[in-house]
Amino acid sequence: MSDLVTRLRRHNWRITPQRRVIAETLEGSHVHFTADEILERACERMPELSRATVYNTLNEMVALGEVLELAFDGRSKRYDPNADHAHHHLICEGCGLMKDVHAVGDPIEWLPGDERHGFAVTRAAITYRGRCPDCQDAA
Amino acid sequence: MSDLVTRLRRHNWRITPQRRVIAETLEGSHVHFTADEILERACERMPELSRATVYNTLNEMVALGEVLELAFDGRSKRYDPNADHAHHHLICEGCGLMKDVHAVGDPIEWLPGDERHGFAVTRAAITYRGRCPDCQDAA
DNA sequence: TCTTTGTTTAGACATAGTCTAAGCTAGGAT
DNA sequence: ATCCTAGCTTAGACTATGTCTAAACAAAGA
Ligand SMILES: [Mn+2]
Ligand SMILES: [Mn+2]
Ligand SMILES: [Zn+2]
Ligand SMILES: [Zn+2]
Repeated sequence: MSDLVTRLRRHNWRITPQRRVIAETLEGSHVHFTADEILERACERMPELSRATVYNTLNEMVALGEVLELAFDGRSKRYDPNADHAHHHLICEGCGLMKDVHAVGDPIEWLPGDERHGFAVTRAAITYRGRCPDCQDAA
Repeated sequence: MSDLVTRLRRHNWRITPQRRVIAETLEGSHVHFTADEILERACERMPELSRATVYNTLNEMVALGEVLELAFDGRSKRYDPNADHAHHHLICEGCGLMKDVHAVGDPIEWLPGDERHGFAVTRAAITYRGRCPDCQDAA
């Protein structure tokens, strides 16, 4: 797994101290933080970091294609550093736990031509929902 | 006459004038309005209708399982009366046009057991993205 | 050094949605 | 019919999330 800072550097994008802290906060597997969670964690290392810079930086990383912006619940967006590794998501309806998952095959192939309404279809994302092991026990 | 109103009545749910206007505003295929769009359209027939009632009513219809709440873009939620016909969505990245689509097979079957992280997986929704005929021409 | 360009910041602003408290309405009991 | 009660509707306050602005700041290049 190539780290996010390394991938960002390839875009001639200035890695300022603020941007580095934000990018490093986003490292890892199954990481899907909200902007506020990122701000809170990044502020542990750089307390003067501003909310505007977190939003600016996240939006730029999304525009560069190195971070995915996820909007599943209509509350706050979540940011996923795993943009170089196509995957889908599995979400617990009890506690919100979110996991990266990989389905077999390409969902675009499961959409027949007569269901495409003339669109040029380029991407497909699957959202799986269910209950995680902890929430099954609690049920 | 009104399919959604008929379905709602089965839940012993009082169909007030306000609720009827909101439900009838939601009738149709490929209907995915925001709460504000529903308020605006419903107010054409009942000008004194309040924003709070629109939100209350939509949330109750979602809780009854007769309307789907969609959150694709992190902006406003959209409401889909087509809850009795399982389907997925195809969204134009140019103009936001959204169509109901039907894929072949069940996406849950395409998620291997070793990708389920111990979850009991109950639902799967596919979001297809591309460009609609108009936006392909405009490109 | 000076200049230019891009970055960061606080706070104002915008939007979407929820909550509260009061008034209203419908239906059941008397 | 009148009263009572539970539920419904309403305006507006409030919260949460995110964007915008203008000024200060920082870095690279001449
Ligand atoms: Mn992910
Ligand atoms: Mn739909
Ligand atoms: Zn859970
Ligand atoms: Zn389009």
